[in-house]
Amino acid sequence: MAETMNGLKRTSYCGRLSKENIGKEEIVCGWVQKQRDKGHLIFIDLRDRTGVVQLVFDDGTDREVFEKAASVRSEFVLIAKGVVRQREAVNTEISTGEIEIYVNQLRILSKAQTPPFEITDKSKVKEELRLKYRYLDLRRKPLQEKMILRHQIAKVTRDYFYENDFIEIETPMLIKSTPEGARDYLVPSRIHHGKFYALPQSPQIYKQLLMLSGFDRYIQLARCFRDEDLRADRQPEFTQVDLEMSFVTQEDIMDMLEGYMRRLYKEVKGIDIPKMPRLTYHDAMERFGSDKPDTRFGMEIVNLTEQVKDSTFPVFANAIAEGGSVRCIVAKNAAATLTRKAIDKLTEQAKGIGAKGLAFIRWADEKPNCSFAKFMSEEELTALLQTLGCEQGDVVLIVADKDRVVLPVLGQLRLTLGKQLELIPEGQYNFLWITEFPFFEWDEESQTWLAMHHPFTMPLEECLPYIDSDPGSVRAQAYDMVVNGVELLSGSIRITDYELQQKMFEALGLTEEEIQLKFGFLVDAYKYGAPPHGGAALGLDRIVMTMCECDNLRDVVAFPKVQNASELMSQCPSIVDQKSLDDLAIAITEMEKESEE
RNA sequence: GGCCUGGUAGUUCAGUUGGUUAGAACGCUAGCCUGUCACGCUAGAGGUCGUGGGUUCGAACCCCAUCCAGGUCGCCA
Repeated sequence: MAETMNGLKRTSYCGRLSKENIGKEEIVCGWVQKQRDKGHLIFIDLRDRTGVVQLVFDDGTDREVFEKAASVRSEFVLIAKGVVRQREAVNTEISTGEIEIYVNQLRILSKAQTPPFEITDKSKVKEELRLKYRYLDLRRKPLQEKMILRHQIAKVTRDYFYENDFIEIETPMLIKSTPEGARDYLVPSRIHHGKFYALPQSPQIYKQLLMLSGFDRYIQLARCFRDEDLRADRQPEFTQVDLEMSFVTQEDIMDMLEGYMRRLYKEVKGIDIPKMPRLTYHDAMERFGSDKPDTRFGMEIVNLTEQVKDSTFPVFANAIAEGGSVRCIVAKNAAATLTRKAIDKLTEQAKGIGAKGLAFIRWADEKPNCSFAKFMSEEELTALLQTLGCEQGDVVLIVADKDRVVLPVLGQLRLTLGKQLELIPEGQYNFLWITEFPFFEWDEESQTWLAMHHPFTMPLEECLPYIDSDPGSVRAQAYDMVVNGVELLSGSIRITDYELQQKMFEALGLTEEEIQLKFGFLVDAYKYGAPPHGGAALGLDRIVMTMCECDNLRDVVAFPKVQNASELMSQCPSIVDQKSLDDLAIAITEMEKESEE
């Protein structure tokens, strides 16, 4: 039978005791990190979320208390009363290393089974097991630190936006399903059989309506849901710092957001972020092959099209003839790492992303080894290498195809090489803005133009005349903030003009009926007086992730889902009973086929 | 849905060419130990080799299927 804490009240967290408390009587509670029984001397490390403090028991200790201390095992929950005193042997590893508590009262509030894995800071355990016992994993310091960091970020976020006159408003979780974009999570209705709510992918429409209502500045830490396949940086439910502002231009919003990020890094990490440079989408793609470039290292993409325009190498000639380009990246002094075998692997990767192949020049020995040497004279090769500023030891990787293949492929290879060649400095945060995103994106599958951001995004004024004649050239008042190759936020100015909105819908091939069906209430709302407005959404999880320099979203979410979107601890999703299904008028028509063979 | 990686004691891993009773470290249990803090010493318990088939005299190891987990492509306006 466990003891109660009646009559004892905690006076301090374990980790907050220090030399200041010497001589005072204190009461602490927590979990047993470790018990060390020396026979006539027992030490117990007691842990709570603030840290660890050492409890001591010896021959001078009350017999009953001493025996209780001897019976204690890891992860027991204790409350202990005693006098804080200077240690005989100081431990410099922990914050309370100079003191200890000489215990005179001890209660075992809860015993504990031996946990399935050791609860220590550096225990190496398979993630699968950690997730099954997430509540135990969350006792470990690394995870607690991440959760606390997440809390601090949320607090600074609210502080900053509240101070700037933003109002926090909750938008609904049960909303109308729209077939655009990502798949919705559907929620069946008991009252309306056969009808469904959707969980929000973002509060986009509601926050725009709040601007029409005159709230002027809105903020919400909004839970969002997307029923798509998971990735290391993608969970089916996540948190967005969602905001919207009225009577502002793109510059005003970007200033506000940049100020936010600067405040966040200053307050949480003590880091000063310099003014964020800007790059247009076009330039980002040309230079880095990505709309979220990692600018912590160089190795920018070089356009060789002009240089090789007369080449007899069919790969180059064909690409150029079809309106494509020939581009490369140069890996300086990398020939030792990039063996033929390593280059073959890169070629496989390039093919996996859509390239037909990878041409290369590997200058390891005296003479460069060129994969297309027979189509090129020695003089031409020398000239090419000279243009690129190559020296012995360098490797040039070349892709020829349409731009929409060449650029992303080289962008990917650049990232792979950056990691492989260890070019990425640690502890550095390279922020930048990407602007002037294309409004339209050509979709090969449906052979139509789709909205790259969303259909309410305002085009740049100078692009308005080309909406019908040259949709591909239309750029939007949209902006992304990127840090170290991660997209942190995405935002835009919204269309507030009814006529223009109709025109954009038409350009996207939506019929009048479709517009009414999908966005009817929104379109109507804009007829009643809409202030110019825009906003952004920031992935809170990703902010936390980049701040603690971990590469996995699961580590910064308290109870994450695994790759198949289930949760290993609670085993959801799960089958529900027939009664629940009947209430909802839902019949399961297709079950997983039983394995009969 | 495709491709790749992994699954052996509670945990992290090793396991040779298919060949005796599948090992180590940590953890756990018991005993001893008055300054430990990765405590120490002694002894002990602990295995569906993910699961199901197959090949073989013999399978942790080879083959097939399948489950679970991870990464990635598709997907994510």
